[in-house]
Amino acid sequence: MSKKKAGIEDSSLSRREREVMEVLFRKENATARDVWSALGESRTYSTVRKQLSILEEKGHVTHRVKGATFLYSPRVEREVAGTSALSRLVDTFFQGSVAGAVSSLLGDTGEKVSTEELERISSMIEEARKSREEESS
Amino acid sequence: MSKKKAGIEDSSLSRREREVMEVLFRKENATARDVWSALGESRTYSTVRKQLSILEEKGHVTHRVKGATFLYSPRVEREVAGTSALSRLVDTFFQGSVAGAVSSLLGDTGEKVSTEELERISSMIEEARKSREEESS
DNA sequence: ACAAGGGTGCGAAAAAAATCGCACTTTTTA
DNA sequence: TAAAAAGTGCGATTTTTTTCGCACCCTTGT
Repeated sequence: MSKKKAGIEDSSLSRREREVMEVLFRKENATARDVWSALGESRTYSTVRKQLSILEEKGHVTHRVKGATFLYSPRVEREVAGTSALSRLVDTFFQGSVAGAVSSLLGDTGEKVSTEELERISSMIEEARKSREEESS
Repeated sequence: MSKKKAGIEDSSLSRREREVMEVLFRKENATARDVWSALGESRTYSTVRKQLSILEEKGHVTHRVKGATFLYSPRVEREVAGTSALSRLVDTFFQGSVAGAVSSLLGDTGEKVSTEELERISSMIEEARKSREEESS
């Protein structure tokens, strides 16, 4: 039913680790200090640093050196992780029904999306329907 | 070294707790034994039970008595929880772009959904566009 | 050159989570 | 109707997580 990709939704992450990963995915790239700020500066900067290094040890994160500081980033691309998390979520909460998920995303009257987004989505659907037809011919 | 910070509202779930909740959301309703089986019978049945009672203590779960056994279920409706999780996910991985999420859900050529689902989605979109027009007139 | 201000690594303590086992109470069932 | 099967509650222990403080190492500005 679903693929098993390592992502943020992976049940192997602890609570705090997830929080950190989330920040990393949102920013794509961040220093320990960035993450620290993003997390509202609860805990200590030191703590966040430790967390990042543990995350790296576990293989969820990498870093490159920029000047004298580490620039962390998720090991898995956001798009990939997102797709994986999304499909898992659809399975869990919408019994695998993409339509159900989309419905929730749009809101009953589509009020949850801008007109522009609505247009984009609409053309995606049309596109999909089109290739569907072609295939069956 | 330590932080007091009354952890009254600890809305985030721990790893195991999440696993249990997931099962509960998938099944809507389940006995401790059901959850235990669903989790692959790793840990002990006893452990799972403990987890359920903690989850209940924390307010994430309720139970009703059916015969002599407890029937657990999430405190929040699946639909609601799903919608909430979904929007958070969209923010994190798709920068809030619903279109981006939908795109991922459909796959590049919509190959991820059945024809039937595609139709359903299509009409939802049309419906949304329609009410959009009406409103602006 | 050399304080200052930032960074990094790491050990260890505190807190939270996860696991079990045991005692005891229903239900079942042979 | 008594043993077996299945439940429940909870104390206690083991693991993991989480949090920090410290020592030490680079840059940078003066």
